[in-house]
Amino acid sequence: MMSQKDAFDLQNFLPYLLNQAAEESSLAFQQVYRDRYGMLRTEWRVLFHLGLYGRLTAKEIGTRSKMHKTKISRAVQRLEERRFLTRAPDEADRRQEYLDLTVQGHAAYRDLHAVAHRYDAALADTLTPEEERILRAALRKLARMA
Amino acid sequence: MMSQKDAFDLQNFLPYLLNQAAEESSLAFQQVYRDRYGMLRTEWRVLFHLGLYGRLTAKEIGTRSKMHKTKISRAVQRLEERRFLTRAPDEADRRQEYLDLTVQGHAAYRDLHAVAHRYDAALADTLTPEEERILRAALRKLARMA
DNA sequence: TGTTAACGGTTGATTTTGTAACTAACAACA
DNA sequence: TGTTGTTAGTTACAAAATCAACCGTTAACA
Repeated sequence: MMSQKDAFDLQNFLPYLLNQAAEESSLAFQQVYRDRYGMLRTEWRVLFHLGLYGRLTAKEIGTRSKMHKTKISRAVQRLEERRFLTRAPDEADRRQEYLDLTVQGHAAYRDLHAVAHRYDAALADTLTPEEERILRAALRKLARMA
Repeated sequence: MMSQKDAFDLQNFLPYLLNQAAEESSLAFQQVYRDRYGMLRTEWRVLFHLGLYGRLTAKEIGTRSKMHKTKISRAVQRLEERRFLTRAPDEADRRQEYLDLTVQGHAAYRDLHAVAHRYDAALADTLTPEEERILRAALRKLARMA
C-alpha cells in the first residue's frame, strides 16, 4: 500500500501544473489577438518582437523567441499578407531580409502590448506580491533548464 | 518615450513565461512515454487517470482533465488498439462505457508514474523548498482562474 | 406514450504543427 | 578560382489539434 503522504498524482506533477496554468492564463488573451486581428500565437509573438526591438531578421526572432524557423517563416508570411509587416532585402547578405512593421503593424502592436500589460497585471493581482516575485523567478529557472 | 522601468516585454508576460516553463519541463518526460510506449501526451494523460483512479468513463476523464472529448475519444481508441485498456459497456446507460487498464496498461502506468515522480523531484530540486511550495500554490491558483 | 431536448461518444473536414529535405547565398580555404 | 561546408529561409509531407456535424441513447415532460 502506498502511504497517503507519498501519494503523487497528476495534480502534483509540475509539468502538468505548469501546462494547466499556462493554458488557462493564455486563453483570455488569445481571444483578443484572435478576434481583433485574426492572429495565431506565433504571429502575435513575431509582431511583439518587432514592435519591441524594431527591425529584425527572421533568424534574430528565432534566437530571441526560441521558436522554430518554420513557424517563424509561416508567421511572417501571414503577417506580410495581412500588411502588418514588410520585408526589406539585405544587400550585403542576400540570404536574409529585414522585417519591419507597417503603420498598421505598429498600431496592432501598441494595442496588443497595452492589453497584454493590463492582463499581466490582472493575473498578478490574483497573487500576493511574494507569490508573484517567486513565481516569476521560479518560472525563469525552469525555462532555462534545457 | 517609454520609461525603462515601465518596460514590459515578452519575458515578463506571465502567460509567455508559463508557456516556456511548461514546454521546457515537459520535454524530457515526453521523451520517455514516446520512446518507451509510443504514446502521445493525450494518451499518457488518459492512462495516468485510469491508473490513479481506476475504472472511469471517458466523460469522467474529461471533467477531471479538462481535455476535449474528441481528444479523449481518440486517445482511448489508440490505447485500446495497443492493448493498454479495455472497454466495458454500461448496461444501465448504454451511451457510455467503462474503461479499465489491462495488465499491460497497469505496468506502463506504474513505470511512467515512477519516472514522473522522480522527474518531478528532480525539477523541484532546482528550486528552494520555499520556491517550490509557493510555485505550486501559485500555479494552482492560476489554473483555477477560468 | 410521443415528442423534443440533452447527453456520451465518434467521425470527417479543416487548420496548425512538426520534420525533413530543399534552394539560394555566402564562407573557408586549398 | 573551385570545391566543400554552412547559413537563412522556404516548401512538401506527415502528424496532430480543432471544430462542427453526427449517431444512438436517455431524460423531461406534455
